[in-house]
Amino acid sequence: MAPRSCSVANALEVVGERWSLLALREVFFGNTRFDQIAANTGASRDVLTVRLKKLVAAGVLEKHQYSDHPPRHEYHLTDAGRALHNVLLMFKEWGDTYVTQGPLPLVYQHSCGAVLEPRVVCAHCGEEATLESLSRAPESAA
Amino acid sequence: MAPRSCSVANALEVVGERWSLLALREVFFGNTRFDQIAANTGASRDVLTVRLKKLVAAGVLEKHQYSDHPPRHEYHLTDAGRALHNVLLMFKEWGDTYVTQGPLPLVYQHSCGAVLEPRVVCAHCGEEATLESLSRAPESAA
DNA sequence: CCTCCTAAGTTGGCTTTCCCAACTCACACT
DNA sequence: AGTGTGAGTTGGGAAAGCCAACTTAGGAGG
Repeated sequence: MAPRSCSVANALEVVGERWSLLALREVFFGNTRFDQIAANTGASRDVLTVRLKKLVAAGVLEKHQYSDHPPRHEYHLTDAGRALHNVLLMFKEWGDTYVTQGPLPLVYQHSCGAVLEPRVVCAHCGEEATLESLSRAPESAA
Repeated sequence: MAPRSCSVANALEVVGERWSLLALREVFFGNTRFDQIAANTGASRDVLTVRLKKLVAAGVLEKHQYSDHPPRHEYHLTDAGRALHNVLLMFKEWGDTYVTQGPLPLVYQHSCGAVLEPRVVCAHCGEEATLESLSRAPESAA
């Protein structure tokens, strides 16, 4: 039997390898240079090279030259890359709740002033999108 | 330099390996048996064995015996496992938008009747938690 | 009783990835 | 001339992954 066709699997094909998401986390933090990403993630430089190439090829990052002499580069987020922030946010929330021991390494403040407690809601009604509140829509493919 | 301490990294330690999230996806779909998970994810059986053991050890899944004679098992979600649904949801959303070609393999309907368009919001004010609306809170550790 | 079947892994052998440290290259700085 | 920095490359060994076949423990059919 062929494995299930699924957007989660498709997404993981692109950003599901080890270090990819952590590299993106660094870019979100503004650490856009190779050495910064390597140091802050702990990825080995050769693997990081491959991951960054793949992320650029996938349209998640763009490689920017910010100096001609000497040639120096920065990695910037595309729209697709920026859209991954929600994924990171959910990982962070889950890690905060179920994995991280002791004080949280990072706490976000929302522009409303409160400490961020993220919730996933339905854009249409604003109610939370819980596991129980979801069903397969009729237009789903077989 | 030591890599950054981060709940995203911690979360990925637990569920970031290949096949882990896809195995969980299957359990969310109600495919709780080894062979179903293997067939629907495409993971090789030996790797899947290791992943499931790790997920059980991490408290994300529980192994249930549903028949004594012959011994048969099912994997069930714990609270921590159920909490990962948001992560899957965000991956699905991102994959739907930026990776999957053609018709979406799965569309969710929210209990309000609308097709689900998930949004991440601040639980306090209900406004969207965009990248720009977030800042590092003062209580964040160094 | 003998054979086939299912569930849930195990095992062996091979291939691919990963990790680490050291090295390169191009340029600037002093 | 020598040192430093950014951005990778390279080589070699260790670990993980993949596949197909095998096992174990017990039904079900004839």
